[in-house]
Amino acid sequence: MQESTFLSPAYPHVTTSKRGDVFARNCPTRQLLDRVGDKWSILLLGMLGEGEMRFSALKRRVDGISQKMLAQTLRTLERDGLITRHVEPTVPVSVTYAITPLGRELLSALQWLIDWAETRMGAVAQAQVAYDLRMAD
Amino acid sequence: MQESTFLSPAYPHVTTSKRGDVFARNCPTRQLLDRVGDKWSILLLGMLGEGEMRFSALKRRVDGISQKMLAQTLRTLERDGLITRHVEPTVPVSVTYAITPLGRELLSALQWLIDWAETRMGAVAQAQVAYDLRMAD
DNA sequence: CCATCAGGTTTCTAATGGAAACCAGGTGTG
DNA sequence: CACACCTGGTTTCCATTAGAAACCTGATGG
Repeated sequence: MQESTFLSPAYPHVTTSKRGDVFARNCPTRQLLDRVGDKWSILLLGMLGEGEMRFSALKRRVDGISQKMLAQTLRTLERDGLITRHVEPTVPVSVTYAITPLGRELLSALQWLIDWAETRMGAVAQAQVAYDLRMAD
Repeated sequence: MQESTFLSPAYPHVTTSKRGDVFARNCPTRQLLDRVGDKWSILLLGMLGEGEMRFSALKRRVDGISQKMLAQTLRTLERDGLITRHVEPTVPVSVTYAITPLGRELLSALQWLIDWAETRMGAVAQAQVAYDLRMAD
């Protein structure tokens, strides 16, 4: 578990776009986080990890997502090769989304995060209570 | 790697706040993502994983973060028990942040994500190029 | 002729993020 | 004495983004 590579300067072909600080801004971790570092991407990937699903099913099951963000996030995930989009020309049209092998790899990395959440979010909640008490002195 | 628990209804003590859909909105994964599902939290945790660091050092090394987001994100991480904040009454005052054992646990779960990013972001970039070509037909 | 379906897109508004200015309060400098 | 400078923030203002709700498309059934 090599911590030193956390912000490593790989992928030099990516243009720097801002004053010559190539190092941190373009490391792969930053690229990943800029792309799927939002909750909807992660939740959708998790949902599709359980099996392929249609647009409306995702909308129902991912509680609180707006239709706009659902469409937008799915498009990004598809562009990144993490999911596929299949249009069946029924009437009305039915569109099915499924996770790709690449997406499943990412999901299995995410699984450690999910497992941590399930076992340790209780401790986080406790820490919050303690903090709020300390601050309310 | 139990995928079925991805959105499990644990922590029923959390109030539902919206129309009775307790299931998805309050599962621990959602709670985690609502809290540290942004790139700055993850990047700061990664930085502090390399050793304790002062405010200004973090500002320099986490490229692109604004002073506001740095202060804000650090406060949230501290509240959640993932980092500590130590004020040394020198002059000018010096404030040091360090990761906690709980934070380090989370970071080691995140390490899988980081490793995935470093080995597979190339594939993601390729997928993007392919997608953009398909769409520009 | 109208409503209905899925799967979106558009529009408008509320919340969020970033840039830059400001602040506190103790120190050194002319 | 007046002033500038240090760290570690907070405040202000503006641009971007997310969310809610309305609209769109095109075939189909009543």
